[in-house]
Amino acid sequence: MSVAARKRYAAMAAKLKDSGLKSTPQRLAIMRVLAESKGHPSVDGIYRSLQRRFPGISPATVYRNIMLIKSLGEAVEISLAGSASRYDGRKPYPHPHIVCVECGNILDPELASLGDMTREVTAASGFEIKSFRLDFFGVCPACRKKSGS
Amino acid sequence: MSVAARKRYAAMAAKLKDSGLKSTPQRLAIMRVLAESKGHPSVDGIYRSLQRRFPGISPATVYRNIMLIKSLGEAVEISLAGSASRYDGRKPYPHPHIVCVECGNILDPELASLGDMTREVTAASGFEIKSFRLDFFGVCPACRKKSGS
DNA sequence: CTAAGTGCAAATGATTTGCAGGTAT
DNA sequence: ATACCTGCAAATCATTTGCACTTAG
Repeated sequence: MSVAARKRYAAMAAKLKDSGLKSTPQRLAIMRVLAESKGHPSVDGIYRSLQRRFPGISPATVYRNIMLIKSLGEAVEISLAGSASRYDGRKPYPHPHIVCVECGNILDPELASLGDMTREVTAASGFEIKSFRLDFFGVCPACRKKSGS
Repeated sequence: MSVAARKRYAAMAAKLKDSGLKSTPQRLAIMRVLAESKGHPSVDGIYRSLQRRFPGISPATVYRNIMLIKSLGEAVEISLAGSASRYDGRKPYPHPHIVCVECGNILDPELASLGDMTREVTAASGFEIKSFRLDFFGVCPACRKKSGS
């Protein structure tokens, strides 16, 4: 586990303890997976990656805990049309994504000029903006080579 | 039906005819609903709004035709976490939305500085960007009054 | 001890699909 | 005529929930 992952995990575990809810092994393990996943795992992916250490773990437990972790503000959901949601526990705040429609990989681009946009929207609409989602869909360099896009 | 809606409907119907597929009454009626809906209807909403004129229509038919219309490039899907997708047939190209998390209303804000962002992402990632989605979530002015946000 | 959490299985809700007729071209 | 469409019902898939048992605090 990298330094950054360890730090993220510690932050999540601390937030959990502060909340007064229980620090079960399963819950902490799910946090660990979220903290160290470089990709953006799905519930099913997390579930499968935990079966080794928790042979009897159920998908429902993963779902319930993902929901909890989200509500603690320690992970964000990337909901995709037609397929299972993916989760990001490393940057638990809204940020843009680039999704490869061929292989399903998701990257986090650095993007300036985004806070401005939120302010622009608030001013134009009168909404109280709580969050946003900005996702680009396309074909990643590797897949472009394979299938000659 | 407004002038704009009539025009949109004509464009959709023309694209359909060009495709060589059949212009069934149900299909055309779904296009009409998409062309004239100021809101962003769901499949179920379209289904219910057509039951008057087509008493036996099935949700499957609406789904199949929405898929077709999307693939013709004449509507875009707004996929929401946890609830049914909504569709926009008036602006059939990617554009930002503002979703009220209280009442479910969806608005289309005018937003400058968006094409720039796509170019920035393309340059930074090497992806071939096909489309994007930019959605803001918040509470609309009306709901803010009601529930004292 | 006891509220919270877990695993399992059944329920839900959106969407998709197989099939046996209909209908636009 | 015939390939495409429709309606219906059953099937999928992701996600949620009820319940009896277990466990962290």
